[in-house]
Amino acid sequence: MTEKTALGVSSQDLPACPVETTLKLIGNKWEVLVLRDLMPGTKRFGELKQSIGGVSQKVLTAKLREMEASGLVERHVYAEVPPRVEYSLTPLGRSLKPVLDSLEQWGTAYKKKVAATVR
Amino acid sequence: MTEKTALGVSSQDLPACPVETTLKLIGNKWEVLVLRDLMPGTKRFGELKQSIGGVSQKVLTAKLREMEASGLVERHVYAEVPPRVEYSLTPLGRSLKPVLDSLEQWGTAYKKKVAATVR
DNA sequence: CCGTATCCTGTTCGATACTG
DNA sequence: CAGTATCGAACAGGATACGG
Repeated sequence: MTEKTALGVSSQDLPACPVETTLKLIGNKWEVLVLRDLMPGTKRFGELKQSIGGVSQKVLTAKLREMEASGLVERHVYAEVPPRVEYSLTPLGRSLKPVLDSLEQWGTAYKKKVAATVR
Repeated sequence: MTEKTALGVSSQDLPACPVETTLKLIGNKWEVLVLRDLMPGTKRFGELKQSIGGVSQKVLTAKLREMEASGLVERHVYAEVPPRVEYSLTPLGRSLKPVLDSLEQWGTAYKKKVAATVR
């Protein structure tokens, strides 16, 4: 128990292939977008829902819970009225920045290429 | 219709966010694994099916067709008996190597971390 | 060997309504 | 505001059988 990463995760549960291991944690569209939108910093639930766009409350809640269990996301509840709940990335979550960056870089280059092909 | 990358892809069809654009093309587990296994070079359909593991023929065929339509994969049919069909990455497909690498790197580091936590 | 067609299952997800 | 509960639609994906 060195630090607070993922709770009951054992090596046996993880695929042999590192790529598949990563996909197991962020292989879902919504998870990647949560990561993207929390990378700059803390956000409230409502902000997150809006910035992601097109996600239902139910699904967003479920994904945030999963990512919390994986040790990627931290949830902070403030005992106020009306209630305020803030989400942020853990160090482990922030360590995925290179992955996000590569996705963004490729997407940018691809969009440029498509735009150039059309005209 | 300038060249042979992606056929009817227009800028309007793509999400504003580059990350989402990338996800639109390889946001699926199987697509990423096809990419991983074709990155070293050409493979036959059967080889691919086996090396990916756990994918059904139907789904693999469908994903390969989609990726061909996106301009990521090339399909080469040899008129032999029994038939031989080989798949390989296009330059555009190979350009995704940095993305694959970042996924692999993170997965490797994560597995190491988990292993260290257990003992 | 590679691919298609059909059927059928489980899962994912959105919509809506309701609670602290 | 930030959930939870429930329902039903849509889709992904496996199994099987058949065709070129």
